[in-house]
Amino acid sequence: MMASVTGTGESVSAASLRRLPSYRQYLKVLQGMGREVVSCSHIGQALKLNPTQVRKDLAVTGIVGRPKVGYETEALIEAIESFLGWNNLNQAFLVGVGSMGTALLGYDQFNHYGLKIVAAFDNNPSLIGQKIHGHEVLSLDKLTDLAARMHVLVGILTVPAQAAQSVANLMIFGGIRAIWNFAPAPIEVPEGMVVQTEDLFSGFAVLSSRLAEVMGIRRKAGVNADANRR
Amino acid sequence: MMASVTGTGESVSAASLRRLPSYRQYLKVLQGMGREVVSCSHIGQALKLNPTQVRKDLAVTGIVGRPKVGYETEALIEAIESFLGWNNLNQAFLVGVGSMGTALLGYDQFNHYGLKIVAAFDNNPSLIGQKIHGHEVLSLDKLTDLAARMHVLVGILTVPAQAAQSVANLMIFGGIRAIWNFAPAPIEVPEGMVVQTEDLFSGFAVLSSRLAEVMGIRRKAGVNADANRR
DNA sequence: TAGATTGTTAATCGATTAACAATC
DNA sequence: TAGATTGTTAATCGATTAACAATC
Repeated sequence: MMASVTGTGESVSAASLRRLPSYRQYLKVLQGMGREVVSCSHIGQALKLNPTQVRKDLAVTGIVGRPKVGYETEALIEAIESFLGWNNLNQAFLVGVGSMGTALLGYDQFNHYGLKIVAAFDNNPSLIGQKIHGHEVLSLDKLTDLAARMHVLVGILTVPAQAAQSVANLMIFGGIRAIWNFAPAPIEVPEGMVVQTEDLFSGFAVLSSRLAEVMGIRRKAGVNADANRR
Repeated sequence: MMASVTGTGESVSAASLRRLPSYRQYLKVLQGMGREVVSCSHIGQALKLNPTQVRKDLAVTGIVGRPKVGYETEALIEAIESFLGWNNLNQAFLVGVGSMGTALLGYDQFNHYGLKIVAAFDNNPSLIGQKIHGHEVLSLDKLTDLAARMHVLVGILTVPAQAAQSVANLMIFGGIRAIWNFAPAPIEVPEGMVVQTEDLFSGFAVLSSRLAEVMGIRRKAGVNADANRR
């Protein structure tokens, strides 16, 4: 089979991409246990996924397995990391040193995910100049210039919703190409840029709804105990 | 049309549930601007979603709109919150006062999401007894008993992967019915319990992959560098 | 070898989007 | 009224799962 480059056209589905980190996580556990090869059915069983789905997901990384045997654990981990670009470090700026920003600054495993937070920014004077988890907090108006000079590609946005777009604009002007957005607001960026918006509460909505279901306390709006025709 | 209670059978898709918080968020903004009614096309435009999809999502809450007019902003917000159970407070325990746990303890808006963290737990002696964002940290071995006595229904799991299952078991024994799991590990729970596992890095994997794409540095494993045009 | 597992194509399933009648 | 918008059914799209030949 010919070498295939994942070019502009054939984009991998977000659903597959989102599962790759959990494969990697589990493979690391297996690796720590000294397991040298692993099959899709084994992975699927541990992660409660269909083995065919696992196989297709892994295939996007370009890994080739051996029939009857499976995949080499080591090679598989490397294929995932290489596919995601996690084996070489991207510099990142973080803006907004609130609770979420502080948590991310304190996370010391980012280097295993190809990410190095090289500076933190805020516009709160009482934070500027302070060191948070070893990162000095800089003034927001240094962001654009510094991003451009350091060729920073990744911006982490942990500001309140109202500030999201204006800070994103600063990042864009500074040449940042990908924004990891934790603000609960959609942001506009030019064509060709990457935005990944995380909403903590989207997952919580699923939990809330399922809990209401199992507790049997779910009623639709406006529905009274008896009949609600109209 | 008959009144319909969303009972055990007809479960709403997770995809729809995950979008409800962003509708709510945007509706709050509109409400703050004094807007009294809103149409699906308006919401869809702001959030970049198909209007029919918005309509279907909102329909799960039981809200009824008026043709040619739309939905009452106020009523729509309430319908979403009521559907998700966010209008009455659930008590929650948080276990694992690391960076993520601390961030969540510091988030003061949970009461708008129907959640009140009433206690924090850790097994680190240097943390026990301390106050973190106003929450005293208790010893882990008090969890099960206290959960049962206080009838706590929600557990927030912010511990390392290795500890996830054993702490989850403590929660289960204490009668907790829903676990919001931030540990990068799948956990096993009995039938009828709710688990919502969040993986911060699943979103980051999407970002990483898209960034590698737009930067043109994506190669599949085993593919050599040469024929990588465009 | 026989059987387990891969890689891949086909079938199924579910979610999204389009179409359209009802309606204020 | 005319036209915009809802509610709902039908069509489309994409992701998941099943089937199966190739293979070590």
